[in-house]
Amino acid sequence: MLSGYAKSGCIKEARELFHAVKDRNFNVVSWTIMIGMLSDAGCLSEALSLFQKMQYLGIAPDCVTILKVLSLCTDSNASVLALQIHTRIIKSAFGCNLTILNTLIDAYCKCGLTELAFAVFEEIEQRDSVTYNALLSGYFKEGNYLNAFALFKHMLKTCTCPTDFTFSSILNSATGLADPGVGAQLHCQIIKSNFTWDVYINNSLLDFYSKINYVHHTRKLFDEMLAKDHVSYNVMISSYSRNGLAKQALELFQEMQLLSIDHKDYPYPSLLSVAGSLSNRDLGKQIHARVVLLGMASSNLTSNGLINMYSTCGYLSCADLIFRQYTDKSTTSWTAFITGCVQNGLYEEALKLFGEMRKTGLDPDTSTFCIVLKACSSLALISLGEQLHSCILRSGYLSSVFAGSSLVDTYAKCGLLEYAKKMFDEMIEKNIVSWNALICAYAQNGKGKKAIEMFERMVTLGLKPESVSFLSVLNACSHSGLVEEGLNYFNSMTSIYNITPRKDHYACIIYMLGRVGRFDKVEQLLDQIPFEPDPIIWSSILNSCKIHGNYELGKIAADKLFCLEPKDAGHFVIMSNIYAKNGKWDEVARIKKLMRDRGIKKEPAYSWVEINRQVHMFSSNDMKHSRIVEIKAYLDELSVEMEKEGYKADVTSDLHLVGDETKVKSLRYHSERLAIAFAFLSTENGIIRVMKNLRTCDDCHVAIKVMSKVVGREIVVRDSSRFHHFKDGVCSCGDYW
DNA sequence: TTAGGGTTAG
Repeated sequence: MLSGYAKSGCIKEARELFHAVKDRNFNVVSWTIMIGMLSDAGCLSEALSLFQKMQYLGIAPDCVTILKVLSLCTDSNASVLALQIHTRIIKSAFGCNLTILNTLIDAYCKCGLTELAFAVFEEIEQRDSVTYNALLSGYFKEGNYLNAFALFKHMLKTCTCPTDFTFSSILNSATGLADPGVGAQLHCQIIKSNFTWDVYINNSLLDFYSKINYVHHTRKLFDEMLAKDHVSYNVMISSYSRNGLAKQALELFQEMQLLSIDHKDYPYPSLLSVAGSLSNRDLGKQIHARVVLLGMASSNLTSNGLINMYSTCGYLSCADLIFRQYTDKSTTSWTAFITGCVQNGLYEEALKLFGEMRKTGLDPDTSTFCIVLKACSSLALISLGEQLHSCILRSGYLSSVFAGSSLVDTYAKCGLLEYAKKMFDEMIEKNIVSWNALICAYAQNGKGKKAIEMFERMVTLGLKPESVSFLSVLNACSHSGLVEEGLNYFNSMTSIYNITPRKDHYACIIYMLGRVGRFDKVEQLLDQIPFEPDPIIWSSILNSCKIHGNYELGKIAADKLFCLEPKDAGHFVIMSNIYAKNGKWDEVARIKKLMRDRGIKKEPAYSWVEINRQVHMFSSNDMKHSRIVEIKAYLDELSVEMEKEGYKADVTSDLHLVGDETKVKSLRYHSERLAIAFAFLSTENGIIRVMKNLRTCDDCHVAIKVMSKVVGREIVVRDSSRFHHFKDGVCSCGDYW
């Protein structure tokens, strides 16, 4: 009767029958059937306790029972049971049963005990492919890809024939290694072994090409596959999503639906990522509605995808709602929402959330550390960066190429170039992103030649520069006036590396040319750009026109910007500066009126400095700081010394219609000078590091140079575009910025 | 008795 219930899946009736009859009246077959039924129904703990009861009653399990129970050992909680069964196997005749020993290896691997699995492996004299396959899969799951390959070689050496399972497993380890050469060799072996028909193997191969971002190879294989299943489609969609090919991902999803391929919930996180990358909230909402209808909205991955999609589309309140309602938050959920805050510029909020997450007892992973470091570097919080560095070290993530690259970037953005270089040198594994971070660090700190040197070294080492690498090296050339080098790199993007320059590359090269006054070349490039110039490009032109007083071209750029970004005060201010430099005061007044009429207000400038792990924020002509009277008095005193060194306030840079004396005071109390003065008063020695939200003005640049000489301290200022290192009256930018 | 796919981070 019990086997009848088992065949028809009537677990309730089987359970009632089993409890109604006295335990001892059942034989080992009945116990095994009941254990099997419970495990098939997902009642693992009930199945395991039944097995323990069976042992307590002295009923000896047979081969089928052992195999059934071993298959239940799938996590670390069941490892004790696996050990108990192992002991029983050793004492019994099962010690010679290869099927049982193979299953034991598999059970140990699933419990994360690969060392014990290997011990069993070594005890077996006559191993078969399954023995190897089970251990190969274990090594992959624990991320021990090198051990997997050593075992694979051993398998071939001992003439154990690789099967479809073998190739599928070893391909997963190849994906883990992300080594194109290794994958290509395996691909050849698969063709030679006539396994090209196998959908499992092809899906693993597809995943390999997808994860190493060989999109064309992935698509080619996908098209050549004789049989495809839902996994093939999911891998292809995620590949498109990861590589920013939104259109292709959506088309494939439509094809999947037309062909009625069962897609379960797998493609939705990728599709949400696509909607996020397109900033297409309507598409995101459609996907959201779909997952709600399918009852999948509460799944961990889908919820995280939704949080990410809404925050990337700028709807942080929707992301917040989903995040707060979500009860089973994981590290990834927190990371997704923290990422949302950082993407929307809410750095303090992101750091607060990180603190909340720690309080829940969840451990951050490399992704969490990377995004929190980004928040930290955006605020240039040096001491927090150092604390995070030690947290990463303690968590064992310091060897991660992601965490290491983030730390290089953070130290560089906090102005600690030496620390950034040291971090880079100590990284065990370096990839293109690590090199990009280092090149960018030198570029931002005005070390153009060093940035170029690093770029060349990277190329010599065989790394192929990517779009971001060129952006960094072009920035370096631009900040250091290395025009010919910059042009060469720009041209090499298409001629050597087959990389199409993006708008930001054009903006960079245009600024570089404009900065040295090569407006003929700027206008020539403007005609060549294969797209409509965007505000970044026009504002690059406007900035260089300001430096050279080119008001004809400046006016064209400004008119474009007034239409494209009518609310951005920065453009109006720069244009009025250009008019002021050319003595066109009527135009200055016209712009001021335009700003008034349109209700445009200049973004308030503020600077901050960290003293004793506390951040002190200053606005221009600050009135709020508790020591502001003392700070201003100090600057008044200092100005006497500064004037002796030749400093004279440039009153023409202040466009307010007030007297010169008021202008001098207004310049003297600019936010960065208040922050520097506060640092002088609060510390006796050491480098002063000040951050500013906007670009520092010409007069402050002159003043801070003189300050560094008069006070005899080194001052580092990070403004919105780069670093200035002031020492002994000189700035590292060589007044070229 | 052994195998696969999705989100977030630089």
